[in-house]
Amino acid sequence: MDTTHANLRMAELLFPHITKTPKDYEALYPQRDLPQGAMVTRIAPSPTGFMHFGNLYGALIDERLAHQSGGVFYLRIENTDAKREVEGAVDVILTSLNAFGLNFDEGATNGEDRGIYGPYRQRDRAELYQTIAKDLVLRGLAYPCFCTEEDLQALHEKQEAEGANFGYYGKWAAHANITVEEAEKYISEGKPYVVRFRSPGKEENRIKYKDLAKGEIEMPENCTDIVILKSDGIPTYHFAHVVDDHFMRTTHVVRGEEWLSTFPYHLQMFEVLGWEKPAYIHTAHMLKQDGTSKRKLSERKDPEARLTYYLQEGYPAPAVIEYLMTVLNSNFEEWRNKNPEADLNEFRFKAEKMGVAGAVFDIEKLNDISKNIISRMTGEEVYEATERWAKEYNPEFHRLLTRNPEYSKAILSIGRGGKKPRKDFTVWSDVPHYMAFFFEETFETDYPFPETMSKGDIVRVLKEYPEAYYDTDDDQQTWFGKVKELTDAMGYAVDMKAYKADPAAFPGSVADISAVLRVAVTGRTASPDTYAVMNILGKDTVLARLKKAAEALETKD
RNA sequence: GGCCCGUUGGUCAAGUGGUUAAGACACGGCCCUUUCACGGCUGUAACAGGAGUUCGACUCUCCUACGGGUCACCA
Repeated sequence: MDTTHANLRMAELLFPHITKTPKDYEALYPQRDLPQGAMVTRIAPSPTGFMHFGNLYGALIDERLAHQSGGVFYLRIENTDAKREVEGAVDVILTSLNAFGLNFDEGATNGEDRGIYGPYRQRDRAELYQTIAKDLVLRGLAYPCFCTEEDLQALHEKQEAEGANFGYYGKWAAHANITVEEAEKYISEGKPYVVRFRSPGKEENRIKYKDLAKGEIEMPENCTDIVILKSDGIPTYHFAHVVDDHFMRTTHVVRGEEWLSTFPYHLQMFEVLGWEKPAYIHTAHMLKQDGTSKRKLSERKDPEARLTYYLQEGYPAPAVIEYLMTVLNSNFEEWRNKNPEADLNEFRFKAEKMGVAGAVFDIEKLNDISKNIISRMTGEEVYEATERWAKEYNPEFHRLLTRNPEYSKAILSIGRGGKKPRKDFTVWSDVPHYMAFFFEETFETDYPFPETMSKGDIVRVLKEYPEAYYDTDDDQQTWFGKVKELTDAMGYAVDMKAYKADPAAFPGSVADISAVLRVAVTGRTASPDTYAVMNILGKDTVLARLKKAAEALETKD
């Protein structure tokens, strides 16, 4: 019997239900009709129920590459491992990426898939993978392997004892030359089996490939017969990747550098299948400073590893994206400094500009970026964003915030819009505390008045100010002028320079008098401009608070 | 252990054989200032180690150390 005939029998034995050929799929999934240079990228997460920061990192690269080249960015769900799949996980993927403004042109959705290269969930593509696997068997490039877990374990131990490289290859590949008769017998006995790729490679050969981020990479050629179809007929990642990215016509594969070590499998399969290889971009991992050492961001240990963290804290999505851009493309920051107002998408992202080493996640930097982004927003925009955040993550505050939107907007507009805007907020969850004293429910009355002032003087300020000086018609300058008048009347220093030069000559200064008013009205020593606060609070509230503070002080001890 | 990737200040990083080795964040100081938040000026601080190649190495080569990844019918 010639080998071709044996292959044919083996293929029919393994895949009696497969009637299509690779050609049918080539026709089903046509080459994409895209302009020159357009990139087709994808994000291909596993539906495990949460999104890692690294997912966003990769997704951003994919999205930028595709969209700035006029290409296609699609979503493929890698659910080949049924054990790890979590219900509702696709929703999590969709909403997370949507929250960060990354939009797909094609792929899996909540409902029907979008696009003609689907289905976009790998488990639904079983027939395709099996068709390609059958073709490989036909060509003698794949074979069934009936080794059990124990067999493989034993193999591993033997290899360890002999100091051989681990893996299913060469003389270790027990079933590499299995006959159709043997396979038939095992199958009739109901033995489970996998399908292995018959690697044509030699260990001593070296292969080279140019990674767009890492540059030239040199590695030994693959010689192991890796599993391409698991016993349930579903492919392993390696096979699914090659088949899908070929038929979905992906031009650029962006993935973490953990794939570098299995990269030779993929290259070899593209080679053997006669398919054009995509370009690859292997990205370094984000690290976390842990004491004196660095390690991968960990879902378990690091809250910031999960994408939901940023949503909960209330980072504006563009802040996270811009932070990632500064890590990804070293020239981004420079560009941003020159073009502070420009749309992020005007920046030309280049894979070649990516760093090769893993970057330590720097939340301080993220915070700085976030703070600056928020500082450029109007009060109205801050209100809208805070409202959206609070609705989801702080319902109690949401009620206060939205009780009187105009009032809230006025508060959030303090010190905004000028050349040197206030930078009070890093995240939306900073807003509730900032605004707290504007609501009676959260106004605190501990009254940290200046300790250097006598109770009598403090009470005098609280009583005389509303009686003789407070006028809601005053502008900022007049308002402060009156505070100075009161200061002077009390014998306190009006001129701060004079006071600093000789503090002992005065009981206190205008700073103290201002502090009394501030503490009475806001309940704190630190707040935005007291004049602006009083204006927003309104006359009645201001008077009531001054009175309340005086009473509190008088009844104390 | 094998294979692979990496290593410039505390952090992110520019740099591609000749530089006073940028810039940003963080930190310190000064100034501004009625608090805070800003803003301005300014300071500390780096090429992992060794051997080569070269007139000259942060840049090229090799070795060592350290860090990371991977060696599954997980992705």
